[in-house]
Amino acid sequence: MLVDTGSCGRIPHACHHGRSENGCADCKVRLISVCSVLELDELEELEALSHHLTLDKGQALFGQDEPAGFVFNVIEGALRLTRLLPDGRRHVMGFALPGDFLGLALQERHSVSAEALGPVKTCRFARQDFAAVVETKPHLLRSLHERAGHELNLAQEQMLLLGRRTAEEKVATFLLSLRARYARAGHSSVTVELPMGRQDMADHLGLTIETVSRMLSRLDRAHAILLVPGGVRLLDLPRLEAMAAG
Amino acid sequence: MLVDTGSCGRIPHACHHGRSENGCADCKVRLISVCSVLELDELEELEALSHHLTLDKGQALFGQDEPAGFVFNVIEGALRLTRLLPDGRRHVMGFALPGDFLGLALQERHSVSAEALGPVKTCRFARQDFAAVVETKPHLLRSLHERAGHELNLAQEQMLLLGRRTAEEKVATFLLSLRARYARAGHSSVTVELPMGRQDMADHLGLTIETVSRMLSRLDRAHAILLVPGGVRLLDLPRLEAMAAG
DNA sequence: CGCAAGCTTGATGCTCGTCAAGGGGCGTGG
DNA sequence: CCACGCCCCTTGACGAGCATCAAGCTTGCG
Repeated sequence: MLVDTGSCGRIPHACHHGRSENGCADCKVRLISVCSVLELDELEELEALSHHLTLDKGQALFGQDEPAGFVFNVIEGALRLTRLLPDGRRHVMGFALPGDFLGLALQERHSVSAEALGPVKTCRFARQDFAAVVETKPHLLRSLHERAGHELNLAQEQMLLLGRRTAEEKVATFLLSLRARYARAGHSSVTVELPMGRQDMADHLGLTIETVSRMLSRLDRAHAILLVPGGVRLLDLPRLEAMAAG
Repeated sequence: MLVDTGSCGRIPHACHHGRSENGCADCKVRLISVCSVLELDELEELEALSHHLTLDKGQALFGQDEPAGFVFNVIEGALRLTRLLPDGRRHVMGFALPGDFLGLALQERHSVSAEALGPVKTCRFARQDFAAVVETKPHLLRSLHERAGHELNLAQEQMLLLGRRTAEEKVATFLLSLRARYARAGHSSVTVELPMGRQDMADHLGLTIETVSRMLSRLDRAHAILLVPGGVRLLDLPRLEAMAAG
């Protein structure tokens, strides 16, 4: 299931345990990840513990309730974070994008499962190792805690969304929030890539695939968006924002 | 809005800044609050920064988006944590009970507003003071972080609930989870007090007040629960659990 | 005793879920 | 290169579940 593409020895003296040839210093997501609070020497310390790990579309990074042996920084690609109900109903808690940290809470078990929506690159740490480093670096813990606070905010917004909004509002809000996330990562555009399928959106928004499809079609017919292969172009941001505001 | 009942000087040499006469050492919620990880000397340090604060039913402890001047331990009573949509729709994110900490993320602004559902006693700290103490006590930060992880889990369960469950499942799950929270605080009983009104439950579960009322009536008629003034008696736990499992 | 607030119950309708069928793109194999 | 099949998406018809609208009821309190 897990594919460790670590290639120790491929570039002899720059490589430790399979991590990137150039190291954390020029990691694509360094400035938007938890690592952004670290000094260069701290970065090296962490680098020594890191492995790169890549996944293909559909592969699982970890499963719900599984012991959390590792924690991850997402470098490239997108993952789906899901929870299952005993009867098989599925809910998509969210999507992880580059710069996101999986295992933020450093808990013993993963509360969700994580599956790659396409090719994914991650930076992996043994949880115990990472936790040990955190113990010695309160500012790193502080950074994790701030991110956890941010996650809690997002979770609350999502609850509001799920509990109190109509199908159309849900879809409009989702598109805008995806756009905002890409923007924060430096990818600012009215064309929003949708790495997930309709079923994933539906399971994220508490709708059915048919309803998501219908709402997207409706927004398209109303020229608020334009459906394009693999994504969506947001044509009428004010209107979408008005819908999302509720 | 805020009522500081601090009574400095009432019991001259045991009282600092209006906190409880007997101090943290015999605080009712010490063992279930974040304070449980503190040593006695640390407790005293924190105690010097604390004020007691009581609220009457309906009073607000703080408002959504308000600068978070203070953080709080709930000692007695229950509060409703709400978020508003621009159009006035309301969602109840949750309920705070004794032992809960409000302002866990130590963020600059409160993400929810908190209102007393009945008489409430809290232990209040200036956020800056509290944050300064946290800086010097990594294990306290660690404890806050663990609680944040727990909150995140609860938030995820709530999302699952809101997105994927029927009205009946929502109500059954809510009753059981309240019971579990009281049990953790030492109040184990099949009779569950409901300090919140029907409207609050509805806004928490993404339903209307009428639907909540109907579902409670239905469960009552089915002898799964017994509606009593101010609460509910859970008569048929297995059946409720079967419903909640979904 | 009477009023107000919160709760319950009933009748009706809308939104969204369910069921069903049909397209379109892409990879595989002839 | 085209044909076939598969998967994902879209569209339509219908129905269920819950919201909405509208009364009554209970409880507590002046």
